[in-house]
Amino acid sequence: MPKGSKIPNPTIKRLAVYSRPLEILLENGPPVISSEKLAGHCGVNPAQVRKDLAYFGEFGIRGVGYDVRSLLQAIKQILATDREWALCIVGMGHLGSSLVRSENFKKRGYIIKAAFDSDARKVGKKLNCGLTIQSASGISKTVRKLGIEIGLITTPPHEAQRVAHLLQEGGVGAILNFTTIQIRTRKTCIIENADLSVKLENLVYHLEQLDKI
Amino acid sequence: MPKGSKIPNPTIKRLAVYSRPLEILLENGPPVISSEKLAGHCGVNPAQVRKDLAYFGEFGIRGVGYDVRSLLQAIKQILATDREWALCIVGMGHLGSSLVRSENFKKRGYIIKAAFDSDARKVGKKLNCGLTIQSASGISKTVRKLGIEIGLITTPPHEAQRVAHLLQEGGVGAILNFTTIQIRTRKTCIIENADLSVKLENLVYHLEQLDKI
DNA sequence: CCATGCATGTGCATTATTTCACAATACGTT
DNA sequence: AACGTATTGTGAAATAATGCACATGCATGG
Repeated sequence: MPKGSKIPNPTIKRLAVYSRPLEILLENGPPVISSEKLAGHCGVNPAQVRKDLAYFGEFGIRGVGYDVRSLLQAIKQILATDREWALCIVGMGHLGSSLVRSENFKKRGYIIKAAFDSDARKVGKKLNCGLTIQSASGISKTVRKLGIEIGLITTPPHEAQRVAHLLQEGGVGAILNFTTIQIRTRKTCIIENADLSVKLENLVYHLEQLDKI
Repeated sequence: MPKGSKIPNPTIKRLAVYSRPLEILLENGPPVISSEKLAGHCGVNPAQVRKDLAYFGEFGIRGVGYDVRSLLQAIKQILATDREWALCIVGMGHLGSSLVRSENFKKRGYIIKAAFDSDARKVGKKLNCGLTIQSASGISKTVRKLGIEIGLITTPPHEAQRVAHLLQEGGVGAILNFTTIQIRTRKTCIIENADLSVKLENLVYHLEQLDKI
């Protein structure tokens, strides 16, 4: 009901998580699911599921549950994953190259329209997906021409800030940063970090704690 | 000071983030840094930096700041990144293969000791790093034999739960899950999710919100 | 057509996290 | 040695997020 109120960020992330089992249920499972079952699939509290959804409207039927198909559709519309998005990747190292080839991205409507690298030896190389690696110096112009909305940065850390600047010059509205440094952006550009080492370090800390007991 | 009290999880993640600029400063920069400067590098509030560190002791000098070298050392000790950790990766698709080759992991002491895949055509293939891809059916035994502590899962989603089970059978204490499904683990096994699509969906939602205004 | 059962939607209490604001204290300077 | 400046460490306030518990309301069966 509180349609105008501010939505917590954790809620948005969970919506994406909820959509995963829904996609699977749409194929195999029953057409209706309760908040309790859905919560079970996602490892959260059932009340949390209901509250998260309630931010955006009433999607369930009391005494019954949620219709899988329409709930999934609603979530996709909320998250704006019901349309395609134009991406580019900067930094064609191991990680960048693997992301370019990701079928997963394509399947979800994330279309990688360009791949960049600052290494002259890589520029011009043709990738299996049909793209040709372009020079990082042309980022701004190409991003603008192709209407790229999101940039992924998989360069070495010391190049990340400069690359982010070029992406913003080209007009991207969001950056997914895989490097270990924190990038500063303008207010017009959203940033999300995906530093895998941070996740590992979190695990390692907790492992060590357990060992100490 | 509250050395016994429970540490917030966000604090642990931020400690890892703090360590990044400290590593760089250790090479180039001044030997001392204030909470305000460090916070600036990491995009957080200075009081947050001080409070995070205060959970573990007193590392600064009033009126001066923190000694870069000793603070970094302290954080590494807290996070237990001052020693090596044995990893394995299950799922030698594009992403898994790129992670195996990651110099970044090795540099930070995460040693990949084994690589698995369930595809018979990939089993036996030799990787540049020296490892040979092993059959997923041998996960438990190999994990136990090599003393592997953390497992990375980069399989297709439908294999993830089964693989997680095998890893736990082998005695891993933590799993980093790159797939889109939520894995259930025993209490003796910590799990961390790294579903990249969730991050993209978060960005995409916020982009859409901005456009609507 | 009413009663019963079940699962949603939601106000409120609880818990967690962040930020403020200031006393405590180290250092350089006179 | 005393003063002023800078920056920490931390209690307390503010903000954010989660979880409980129950009234609400739909559907099914008698």
